[in-house]
Amino acid sequence: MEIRTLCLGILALGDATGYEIKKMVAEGSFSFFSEASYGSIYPALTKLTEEKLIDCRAEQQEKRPDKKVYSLTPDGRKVLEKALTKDPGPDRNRSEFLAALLFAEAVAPTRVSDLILDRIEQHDEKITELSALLDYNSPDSASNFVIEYGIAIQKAAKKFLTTHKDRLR
Amino acid sequence: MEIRTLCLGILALGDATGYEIKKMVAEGSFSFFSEASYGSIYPALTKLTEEKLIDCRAEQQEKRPDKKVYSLTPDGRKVLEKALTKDPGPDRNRSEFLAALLFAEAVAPTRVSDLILDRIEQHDEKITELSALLDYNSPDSASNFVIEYGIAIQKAAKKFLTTHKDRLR
DNA sequence: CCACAATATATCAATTTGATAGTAACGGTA
DNA sequence: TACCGTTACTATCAAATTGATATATTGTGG
Repeated sequence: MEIRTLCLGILALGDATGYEIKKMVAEGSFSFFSEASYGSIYPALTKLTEEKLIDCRAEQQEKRPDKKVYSLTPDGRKVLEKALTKDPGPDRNRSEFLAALLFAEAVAPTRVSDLILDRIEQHDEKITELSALLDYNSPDSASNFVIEYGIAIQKAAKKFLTTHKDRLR
Repeated sequence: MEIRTLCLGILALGDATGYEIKKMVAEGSFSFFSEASYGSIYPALTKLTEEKLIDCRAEQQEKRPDKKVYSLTPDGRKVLEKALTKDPGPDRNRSEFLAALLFAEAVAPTRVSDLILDRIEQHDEKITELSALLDYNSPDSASNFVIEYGIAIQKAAKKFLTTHKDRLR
């Protein structure tokens, strides 16, 4: 997904500043399946505003710099709808852990079980973190669906590692 | 994982050309947890060669351009071992599917179940694809471990979607 | 026989990252 | 009270990376 569509989509869920978009992507319910940096978000918002796909209103705040709050325009909504008719591309996963595992077997085999044990712990942390994002007020929302999907994946990964951790000796 | 380390690690598993590295990353057992393009692989190989971390020998071939076969040097091996002592960073996953699901609920709710049904099929394809990569001659290799990990994740994702597909109506 | 895939190297504009900078309030702690 | 780290906000930029494309030859299915 291009940053453009990501911004459009997030704004379809509610108005937001660039900072808030970044936060959702880095810490919120988007964090485990999306990434974007300021260097891509801000230019995207500027360009989308020029194209009238989003609106920008400056909200004054006492003793703080103005907030630039962006919201989707009807045109932007159309463009988003159009983008969503296309098949989503395949997932792109990068795992330093799996690469390290593969390489460690070749050059530092004693490292392998450390790697796996650490990773199992990290899954527990991630599961706790994701569970905290669940919203019990709207149990059947897409947001909860996506978070529970994330939890299911984390649990499956943990289970695989726990079951097979002694295989690589 | 930096491209540099990725190249070093792949060469630790055996000599290879830039083309072969790209192929492993795009189609082989690395395909579901790593990515890299020619534009990053070739410059990385050139730089690593300059730094004497890898060697390059030109293999002549009849009627084809020379193959540049790269191999890890003892120095390169040391650098790789060092890199592997560091904790691997967290996985980075990008899923257009999950983003589309979240956005579709807001702007095109009828699209949601299509998205999920298509995705379930794609998981079946991916499972078949990964299974074909398994090497039955070395059942306990790290390579098979990683592929089976991938299969386990695909199955878990498929199961989640199958179980919960009717929740978002 | 032809179009297309595979083998192989390589480049490049456009995008994206990751780090950093600036500014101000708030919270904890010494 | 002074200091320090964090949160809130916008913004930039060098460096890394992508994705597409070019070039050239052989092998292969229709």
